[in-house]
Amino acid sequence: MTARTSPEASRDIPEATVARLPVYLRALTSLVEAGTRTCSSEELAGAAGVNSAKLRKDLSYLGSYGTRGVGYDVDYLRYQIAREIGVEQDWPVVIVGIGNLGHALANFSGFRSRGFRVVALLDADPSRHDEVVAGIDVRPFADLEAIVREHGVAIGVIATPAVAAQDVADRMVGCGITSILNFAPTVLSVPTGVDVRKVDLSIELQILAYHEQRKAQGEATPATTGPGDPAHHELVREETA
Amino acid sequence: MTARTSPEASRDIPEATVARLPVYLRALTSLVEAGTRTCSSEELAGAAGVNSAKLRKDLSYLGSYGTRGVGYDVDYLRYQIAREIGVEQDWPVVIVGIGNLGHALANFSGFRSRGFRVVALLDADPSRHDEVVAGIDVRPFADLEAIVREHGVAIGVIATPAVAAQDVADRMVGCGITSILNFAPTVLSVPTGVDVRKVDLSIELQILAYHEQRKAQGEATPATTGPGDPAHHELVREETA
DNA sequence: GCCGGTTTGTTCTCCCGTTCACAAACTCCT
DNA sequence: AGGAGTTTGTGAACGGGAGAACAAACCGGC
Repeated sequence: MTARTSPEASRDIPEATVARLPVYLRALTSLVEAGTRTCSSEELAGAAGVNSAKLRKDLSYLGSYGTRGVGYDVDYLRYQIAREIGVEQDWPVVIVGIGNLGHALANFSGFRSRGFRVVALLDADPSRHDEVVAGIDVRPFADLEAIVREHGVAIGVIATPAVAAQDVADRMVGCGITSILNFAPTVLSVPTGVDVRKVDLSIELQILAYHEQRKAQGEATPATTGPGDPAHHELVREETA
Repeated sequence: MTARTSPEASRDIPEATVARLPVYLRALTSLVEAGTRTCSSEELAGAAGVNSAKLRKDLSYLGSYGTRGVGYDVDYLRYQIAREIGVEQDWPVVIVGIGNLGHALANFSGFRSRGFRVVALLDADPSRHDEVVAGIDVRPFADLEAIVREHGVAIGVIATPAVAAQDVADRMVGCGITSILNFAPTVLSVPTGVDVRKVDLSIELQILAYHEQRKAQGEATPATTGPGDPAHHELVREETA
């Protein structure tokens, strides 16, 4: 409607596009590391696993950073996307729940390299407060508010069992955290203005199971299941928003 | 998507609905454990964090399992959804890559209780082949094909570093695996007919960062809601226009 | 048997996202 | 300089999902 000729059209980015920007960013970072200077929308789309038209439309929401007849300057585009997402600055993050998953998250190297810094690991279990995980010592959950205030934390990660997740979320919101990444298999209820994204292993597996069952049912199709069959190299859709 | 002629009464269920069925299933399981016999669409929608109209429409794709004026029989509906998803049967699953994340996944208790059984843990690193994780001993990656054949595995989980993920996926597909859950931060290329779902921590965090940046930018707007504001469910969209 | 209250299943409309197709814009070669 | 060949950015068509609203169906009381 109104985003016709606005130069810094950073007001109207669709949610579906926002979800793909990190994918483009990763692909561009790979290209930068490989020494590539420029790339076409076709190449970048291939690396990101999307349609080139969709890629171009997504990028058009950020502005006109390409050159017709040439393509995109890889490093420049990478910077623009990173700035748009907000990962040029460092985001302090707290992780609550240092079980198996919490360990894995704390040790995940992709944090620091992608604009995030784990400033604290919290757990309600006092027996864990001796531990040092990934160079960070585990502190009592009660320290949450002090840590959030000290570091200006806006993003919290919940890696607790399901029963504790809502409590943790409430406390986080109470401390001023406004974005939560939830790994616990439960539905969180939060006030408006707080963003929650969930990562749920069981749900993903069950979605796969549904399609798998469907494949098994419609087994009338001729055998394409041979071991040596690297036929098509097309990408499989997986977006579910 | 391949429009397959429906072999039975179960027609094609929209993808968005399929993605929500596991959420309903979990909510119903909770209700069953709480001893609830029946529930209305409003109650179930609340527990699942969705709109009741959307819930009813979703369920209508499965059939008419409710009773007007009464609601749904909790246990009956739970069974029907489980059957539709395909988690009444047990799905054998292999996990490749037993690092921090692989450990967490292997120890995840939600597998067995939700229709999945980890039949093997594989890792390319020989130094890990002594380990026993979650009661399952880690075996060489080369054993993949034998294990897939023996157990009839259709679902594979990739928890390796990004550089190894495409290789692992290729081998999985070569062995006959047709559904892959990918935790590695990379885009997988697979033949048509193979489903890939990805779980990507960095992407989720970056999406949160984007919205967080937006909130910080638009700090000029007067506070519309106080801190104590128990309201919405789930993912909360922000002030678009 | 019938009436009022309740809740489901479904229809209709609107909006978002995807994809096609093409003009605009740029480079390179002659 | 000009034309041929590329590639971007975007208008427009299309399909699918979300939400409101309502008719159909069921229960209980009398």
